[in-house]
Amino acid sequence: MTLDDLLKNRQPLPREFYRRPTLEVARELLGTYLVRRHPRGTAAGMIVETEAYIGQDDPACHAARGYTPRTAVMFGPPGTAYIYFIYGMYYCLNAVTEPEGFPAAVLIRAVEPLIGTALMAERRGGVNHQNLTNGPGKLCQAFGLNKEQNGLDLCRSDLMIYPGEIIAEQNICRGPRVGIRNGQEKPWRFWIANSRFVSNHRKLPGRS
DNA sequence: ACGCTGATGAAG
DNA sequence: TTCATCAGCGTT
Repeated sequence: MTLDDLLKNRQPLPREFYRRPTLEVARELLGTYLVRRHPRGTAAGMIVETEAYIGQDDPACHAARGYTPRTAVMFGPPGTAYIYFIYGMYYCLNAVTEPEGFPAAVLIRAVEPLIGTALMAERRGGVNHQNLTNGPGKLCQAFGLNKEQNGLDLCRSDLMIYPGEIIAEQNICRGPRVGIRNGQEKPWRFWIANSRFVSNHRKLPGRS
């Protein structure tokens, strides 16, 4: 399987795709292809898990407390990559959504590795195929993403998302977001049923 | 269950 | 300037 076979001459998802309600974008990103072109090789995978973070009324959204240097890109144009550093060690990749000025994004939580898996494994320290990209920190490591890619245009850059598989509604699961303290009641996490590459998640510390 | 790790932003 | 917090991961 080559990248050309995968993409079938399709164009990247256009900016209008992202300039919509975030829950719709999070749902419809399932099955699409994340592609990173890099001198060392191309990496690509199918998105199998996402989460929505929506505006200043969402307590789990980084932009809940307004415009700061970190959250600036969330206020910018839709279709922009928002990549942030977390827990002192990892990066997470988001796609900015909604019209410019409204801070929201979709967190890409997991992909199914398809192209460039040897390079992914090298970047990940030789872990099993199963564990290459089944988590937001893991997939950034596998794709070689860090703060230098923050702000890239997902519609026209070396990091883009392409139309892919159409996932039937019956094969989409929905539930609470992972790893947050506030906003747990909102079922804003989406994933593909039966995918072996959805992230492992655990309960929050400090509760029984 | 716990330690690693450092940016972030709020408080003072 | 200090401090608690954190959209995660690997090991125990």
